[in-house]
Amino acid sequence: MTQARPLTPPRVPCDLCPLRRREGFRDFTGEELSFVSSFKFGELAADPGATIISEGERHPQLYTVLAGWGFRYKILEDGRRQILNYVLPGDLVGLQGNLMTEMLHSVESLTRMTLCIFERDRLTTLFRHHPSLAYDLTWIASREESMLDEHLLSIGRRTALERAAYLLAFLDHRARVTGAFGEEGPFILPLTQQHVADTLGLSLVHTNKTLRKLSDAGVLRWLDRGSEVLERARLLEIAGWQPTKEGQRPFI
Amino acid sequence: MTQARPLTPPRVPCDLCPLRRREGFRDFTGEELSFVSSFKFGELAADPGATIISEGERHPQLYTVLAGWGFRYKILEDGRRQILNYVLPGDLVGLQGNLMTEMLHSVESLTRMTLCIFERDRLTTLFRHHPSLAYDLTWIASREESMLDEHLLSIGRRTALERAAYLLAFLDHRARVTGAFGEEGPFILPLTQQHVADTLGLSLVHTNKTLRKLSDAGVLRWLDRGSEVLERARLLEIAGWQPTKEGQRPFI
DNA sequence: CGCTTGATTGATGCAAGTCAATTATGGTGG
DNA sequence: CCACCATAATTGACTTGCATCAATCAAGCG
Repeated sequence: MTQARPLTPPRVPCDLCPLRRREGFRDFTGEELSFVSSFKFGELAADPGATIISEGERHPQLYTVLAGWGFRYKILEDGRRQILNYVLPGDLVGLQGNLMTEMLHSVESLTRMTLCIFERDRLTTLFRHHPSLAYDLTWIASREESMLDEHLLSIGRRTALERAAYLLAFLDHRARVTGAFGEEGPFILPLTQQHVADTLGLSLVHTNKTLRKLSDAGVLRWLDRGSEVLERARLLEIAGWQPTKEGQRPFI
Repeated sequence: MTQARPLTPPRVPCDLCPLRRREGFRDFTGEELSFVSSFKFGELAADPGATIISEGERHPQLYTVLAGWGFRYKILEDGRRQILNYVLPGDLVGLQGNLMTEMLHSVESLTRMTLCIFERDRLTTLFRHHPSLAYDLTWIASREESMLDEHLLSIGRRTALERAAYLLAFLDHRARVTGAFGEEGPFILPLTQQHVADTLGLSLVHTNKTLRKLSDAGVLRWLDRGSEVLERARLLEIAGWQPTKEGQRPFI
């Protein structure tokens, strides 16, 4: 378990932020932009498998993912792990759980990640002087909630096959709309089967057999440490799920 | 499935709000109080089993629970139901899911409930002129997230017995700190076993057998449509969970 | 007093867990 | 360039937790 390390100085100014270019993210006003620039504290780079946040610790910082994939998780005392959700570019990390106390979950990177660092202390200023950004923060928290709702429904009430189909469809969809795959692909979800198992609440062996069924049906292809969705429509049908189409979304 | 009905005129002014008296909830400044009073649109009363919010519909209102118990849920096309979380006095209903579009989940009452109605449109004003309340909103959303995180961990990785113990300990704890039991009790969680089953992602029969084990062990007592926790400590031990103690919490 | 809703219990079957190997695959140091 | 290793994926055999089916029991109620 590597540690994440701060990137000094390579610091993209916010008006050149690569996320800002992407469709799907809303534009800032000049005023918002200049505040966010001052809010920005630095950048963080993380190798695959690095711990970004760990449960129980106090984190005076918040992060926005600029590039790469990661996931949030919790573990029980005996080591059973549950992956709660995945974080992709544009997502705010560290808002979940209490706003100012110890973190209630951990975050780990799946691929190489870069994150933008913000200081929690300055949230007060944000709320006081930038209502539109404050609104965005609430919006972002609310969106995370609706994803967790879906996951709960899935783990609680879907069969193993449906769950697996849902997860891959969900991630594939999120990656496409955020541009996490890059321009031209490859469109590969960077997970191991262990991650899938820990997300679905299944054992590794059973996850393997379930994914095999999906592969055999030609709906997806499983690669060394990742998977590629081949037939989006059938995956959605198996899952019994439809992504809700969002317009432009905010990010901080 | 009854419908909830608006209460005309019985309208408690916010400065006399019964929640405000309870420990555990933070005080408002005079200014906050006067804004919230103007924000308040009316009250709603719901009999047990009434639908407060239904998935897919647009709700121009938000609600704060003043009294009573309810739950949020989602259902799959074939009727499988997953209860996502419970709502108790002081909780904000309708913030979860997207802020301004159709509701992504439903809410139903367990007991008789009264709710305070707010208009969503006026959120803009709240964000613009009342940063402290805006902060509270984000705090509330963030707290809901951390509960959902716990639930996910529970459903995904705990055994049936652990899950049941966790749920009852969780609800008992929340009811105590919010004063939902009333002053003197009785300290009874107003659930049927079907609700427990739909929360834990288990079948009704297996839920019954699991609860029986807890009853036989003397940890709780199951009544006609509800349960009473007898041995809090052992329940927590079985669940492998500890409630995080909160100080005063905000509410709108 | 029959009806409905909720709780309970036993019998049986299957989905998913556990155990235990085996087979890629890629990286690394000699 | 090639043994050697670590990580990931795969597979089969066996076990078990939980689901399903099918009754029965208890309590509140018009």
